[in-house]
Amino acid sequence: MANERPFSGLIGQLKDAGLRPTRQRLALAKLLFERGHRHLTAEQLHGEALDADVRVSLATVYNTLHHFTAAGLLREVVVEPRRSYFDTNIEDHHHFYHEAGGRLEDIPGDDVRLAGLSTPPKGTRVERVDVIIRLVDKGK
Amino acid sequence: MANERPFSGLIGQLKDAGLRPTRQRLALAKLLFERGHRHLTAEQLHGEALDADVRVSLATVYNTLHHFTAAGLLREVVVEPRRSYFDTNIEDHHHFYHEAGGRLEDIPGDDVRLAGLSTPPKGTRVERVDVIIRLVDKGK
DNA sequence: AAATTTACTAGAATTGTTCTAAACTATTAA
DNA sequence: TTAATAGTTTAGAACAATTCTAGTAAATTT
Repeated sequence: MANERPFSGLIGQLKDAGLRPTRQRLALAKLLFERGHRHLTAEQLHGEALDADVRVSLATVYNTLHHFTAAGLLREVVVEPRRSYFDTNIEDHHHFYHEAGGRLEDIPGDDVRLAGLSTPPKGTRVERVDVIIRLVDKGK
Repeated sequence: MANERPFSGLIGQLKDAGLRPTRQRLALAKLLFERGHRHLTAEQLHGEALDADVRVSLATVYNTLHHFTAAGLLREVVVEPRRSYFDTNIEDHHHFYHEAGGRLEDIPGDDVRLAGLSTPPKGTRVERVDVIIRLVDKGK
């Protein structure tokens, strides 16, 4: 299939990021990056790995998600105090959060624009701006 | 002191919110609402209560924070996966988050403005919009 | 292939938060 | 005012998500 990234492509991506391309990392990368943009928790990814007969421990899933995030391959999104979501879309964009169901959804790049970004406090610089639009089901 | 809210004022606020004005709630309300706008975690508030010789359990602090939030007296802000902050400023505003130090800071009301708020997905309505500007210390 | 470095694993530990059931306090009814 | 009731507080147990540990295994370098 032409739209399937060659295996070596993932290996290259990992190496570029300074990460050893181990069996587990490759398998997780496949799940993460070859299915379009996704928002996953560690538990969800672990579940998918097991379903796909990839034997990997939960600890490794956490390690891998953090390594990928540090390497800029993922972005961590915080919407709930308990759980962390990892977003495979690392372009500049914001999120809808469906409170009923705890689901995250990307908002296409330019649909939200910020105006009047006040200058950051002295001695600091803006590292990132997160916009989360919290949604509830419409009554009646 | 003229700028000190009379004790009965707090009682009234709690009653209006449908909350019994118990000793613990009054003490916590005093800590929360009579010191300007604050961003506190449950643990921090519990610590302040103990420091002020208010005997109150951590469970009650959590209960109270949630009741106050449900009653619209507080607003919960999520910036980190583990911890929850409660903001005594319930007006429309957004936040700076100092990643070094885990400190939240209000951005005055109009300093951030959103443009092109894309229409919410079918069947949902916007419950709230959170903007968090993440700051890091400026290098050199 | 041996040595070295880095990664993986199961399970224990930790952390922030929620739950539980019993004791207590505020409110309401009598 | 007292008794009944409804709601609140508490200590400690339970929980869920995450991180740590230290032993084993795999990848890389020599």
